[in-house]
Amino acid sequence: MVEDSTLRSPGRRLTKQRRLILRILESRRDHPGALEILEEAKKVQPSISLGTVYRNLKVLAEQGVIKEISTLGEGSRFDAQPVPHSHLVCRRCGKVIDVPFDLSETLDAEVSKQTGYLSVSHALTFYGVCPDCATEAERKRGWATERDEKSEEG
Amino acid sequence: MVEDSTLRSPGRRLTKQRRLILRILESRRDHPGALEILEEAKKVQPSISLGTVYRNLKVLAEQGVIKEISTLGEGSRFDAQPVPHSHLVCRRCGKVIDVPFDLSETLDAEVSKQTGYLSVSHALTFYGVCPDCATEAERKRGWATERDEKSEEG
DNA sequence: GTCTAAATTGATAGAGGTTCTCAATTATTT
DNA sequence: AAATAATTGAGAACCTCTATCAATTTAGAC
Repeated sequence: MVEDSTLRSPGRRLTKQRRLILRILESRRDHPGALEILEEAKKVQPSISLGTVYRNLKVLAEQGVIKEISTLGEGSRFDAQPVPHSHLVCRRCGKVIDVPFDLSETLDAEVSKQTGYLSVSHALTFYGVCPDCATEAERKRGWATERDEKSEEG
Repeated sequence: MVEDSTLRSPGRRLTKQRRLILRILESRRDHPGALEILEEAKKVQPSISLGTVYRNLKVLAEQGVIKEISTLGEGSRFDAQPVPHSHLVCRRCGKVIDVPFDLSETLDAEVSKQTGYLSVSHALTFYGVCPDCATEAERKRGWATERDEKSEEG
């Protein structure tokens, strides 16, 4: 659990909304999106708005206490787990699961040094089709192609 | 250059628009977005539409001949270079440059085996602030913070 | 504790990127 | 050449996310 002191920096004020959003994220392992976070936050503070959720996710990511995960088209998911790891995103439903493997963070400094880019971080993301989204034909073949589901409809 | 035969598969027809879009992408090393591709495509075929560009980029990515790069908020960029490598994306302007380093593709099969996900691929993406976007203060410090530019405005 | 300045909130409008719809066209199969 | 189905072009629609702004709340000074 990230301490309040970590969340307070010059020009930044720690509101109960921001702390709530972080706590929700810390308590979950399912990488929720902004809407799901909003839903859970409303159980505690019904007046909270979507804009506040987005703004705070952005601030928390800037502070480095959470990570944004790109799903390539389903809206970002977020992760507040402290142990570095990578993600496996379903190409069809956007679901995200953890992969217990990541690159050394010293690589970020190395890339920064070689390119002149500042504040370098990285994301190692795998993309695939999850068992729930794969069709029978795809499972049999062990390979997902795009239009199998269409031919199975009829 | 990817051969036409590679682009023809059951239930798929190779149009001149699709080939054009791929050729444009193959000829460039600057990771254009859909709009930039549209712009260049119009020089050859002025009637081509944005929807066609998006549809074909999606198909080509499904066929595995191009890669979609997530910029986390600036719209996807695309890459048709054959040699595996990773990307460094500027958090402020979305510009993408190559990083000549990537993971072994055997890792994809490994992840697939362990998780049951099909068609697993991966993206190793670095995020940072490019020299053009970094402020003087950030460059001096060697570290980009979020609101330095604000305090420099006045 | 009270006061002040500035960050943040909630509500909602707006922007940007991407997808959908559908009639017309075009690539492939027979 | 004809039939079949994928693809196109045009534009509306969609969805995620950001901007705006008055009202509120936090952090620091007194």
